[in-house]
Amino acid sequence: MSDIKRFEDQQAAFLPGFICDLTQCCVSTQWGLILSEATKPAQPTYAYQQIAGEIEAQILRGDLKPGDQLPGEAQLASTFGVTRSTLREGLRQLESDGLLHRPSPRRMEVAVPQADQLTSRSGRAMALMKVTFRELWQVTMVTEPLAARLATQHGTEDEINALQATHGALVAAEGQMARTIALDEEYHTQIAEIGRNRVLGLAREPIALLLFRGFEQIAPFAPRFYKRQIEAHSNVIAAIRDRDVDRAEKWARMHIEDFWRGAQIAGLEDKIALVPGSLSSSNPTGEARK
Amino acid sequence: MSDIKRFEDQQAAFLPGFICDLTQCCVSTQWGLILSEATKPAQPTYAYQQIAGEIEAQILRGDLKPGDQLPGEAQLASTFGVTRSTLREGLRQLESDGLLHRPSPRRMEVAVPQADQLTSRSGRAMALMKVTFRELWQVTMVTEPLAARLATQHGTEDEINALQATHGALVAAEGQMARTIALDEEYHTQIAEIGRNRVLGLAREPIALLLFRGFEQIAPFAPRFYKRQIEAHSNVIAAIRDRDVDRAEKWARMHIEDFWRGAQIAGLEDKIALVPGSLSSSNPTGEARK
DNA sequence: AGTGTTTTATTGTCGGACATTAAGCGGTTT
DNA sequence: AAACCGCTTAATGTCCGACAATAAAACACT
Repeated sequence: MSDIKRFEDQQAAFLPGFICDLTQCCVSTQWGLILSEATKPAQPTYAYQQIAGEIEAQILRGDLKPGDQLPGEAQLASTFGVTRSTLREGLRQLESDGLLHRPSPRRMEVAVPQADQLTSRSGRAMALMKVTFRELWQVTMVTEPLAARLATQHGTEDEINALQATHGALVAAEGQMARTIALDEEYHTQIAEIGRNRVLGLAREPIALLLFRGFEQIAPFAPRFYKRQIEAHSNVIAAIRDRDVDRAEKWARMHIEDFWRGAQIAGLEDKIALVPGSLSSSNPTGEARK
Repeated sequence: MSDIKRFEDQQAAFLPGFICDLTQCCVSTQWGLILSEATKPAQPTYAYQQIAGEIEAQILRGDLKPGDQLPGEAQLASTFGVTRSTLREGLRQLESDGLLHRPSPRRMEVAVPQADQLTSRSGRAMALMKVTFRELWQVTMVTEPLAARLATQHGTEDEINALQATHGALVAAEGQMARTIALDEEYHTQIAEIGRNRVLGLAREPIALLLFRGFEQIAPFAPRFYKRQIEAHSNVIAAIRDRDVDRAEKWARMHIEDFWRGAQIAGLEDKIALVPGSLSSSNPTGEARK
């Protein structure tokens, strides 16, 4: 009796028209889940992928806005016409895509992808690609000066003071390798954030993270290295304060150039940058990042 | 009778020591699945997350190398001491992380994260962040000249010819908007690849993709625009051929600068760059990307 | 050997089950 | 009345067992 129906469902689950069929069941849900007909998959598409794709489309399209809470798994499952197990696989995918956030197990909401996430993902990818310090440095040579330039244009008094504070902490952390690296990263990230260019922020973060981790391997070889870095930092901050765009950019460039000299002394040039122990621990000040 | 055992298992699944407990069962598998004790999660960690984390760690650590095939789900599940359903959720997560690739449903193998993947992810993130053309342009102003510079240093005869071919196709595609954009992207990507800097390639791709999509909105406003772009392309190629590093960089910069002028005329400056219809269709030549 | 056919093992999906626990609810306390 | 607390409820994480579809392997056949 119910065997026939179930068989048809099985069939539907393997047919391309699956989504369309489901449309019938979905138009009347509480958040107006309209399944998009735009998606035209070439490969065999499994139910869990379709579900993930569908929800993703709705988020991208704006039907579901960041912060919106999703209904329970049971309801979602019945809405899409699949079992909880299947739906769950789709959710896990979206979860690791960073499109869904999960403040508590009982609450699953739409989230804007955070920079951190992309950062760690890119960082991991670069580590797996075994990129060299040279590659990292070449790119950093253009990103950091740009960041400094933008920061000079947009920095508010408060922001510059905060930057100065970080720099102060860095100076105070002399000798503590881990803390030094964390604060150095923080300093550069802060400058990028002051520049108010999210694209630059997104692009440079994973790169800088990997590159500056090399500090650890450079320090033993170059005694003066640390001092010169500090000096350059100061000069960049001063230039930002003076609103001297070119000077800020110039010092930033010199700063990175100098880093490269250190790397050369340490023989890192074509060495592979290692993925740091925990990529996510880039929160030295302990402040909660909104 | 078996109730007691099951209860203990349940407990274990919720306890932090889960991984360690499992270690006992795993040391003797065929690929030497040693569960790492390094992972120290603070939040409540669910089994499927631990599994995903564990496999990820093994890949990152190099225990599992790209191309390695994973055992079947059943075996994996029993290895980790969870059900297939649970294991599957973990796999889905890794799958969308791009760490696992799936050439056929019967074959799940370790994969190096492909640039495309990261690209589309970053592109999506930027779209959700509603980044403006200005932000994209500011970064592109430094990435493309760098790409041109590196390409000049590393380009082989063949590569330059291939680049020239793409350019030729672009010229021939006059009037066909979609194809023009695709080939323009291809041209820029090719230059970046010639430069042999994977970091730059990773960083610039999603940005360039979004920025150059603006061409569509600019074209109607600036009749000469298309021609000037073509000219700049030619000049960059010529400079690369002549191994004139500075000239290549200069023309690349002028090219992007000019693009901005077009964007200004079209009034795009602080408009939000839209996520293109399908981010993954950046394969104009139809060649399979290894 | 090359090719077509049958087995087999694995996958995608299903439905139901249960312990655990976050969240909502009503009652109590100050 | 507002704040606090235990209880109920509902939803989650996990498990089990099952079945159709199918890719890969084993086999048979010419």
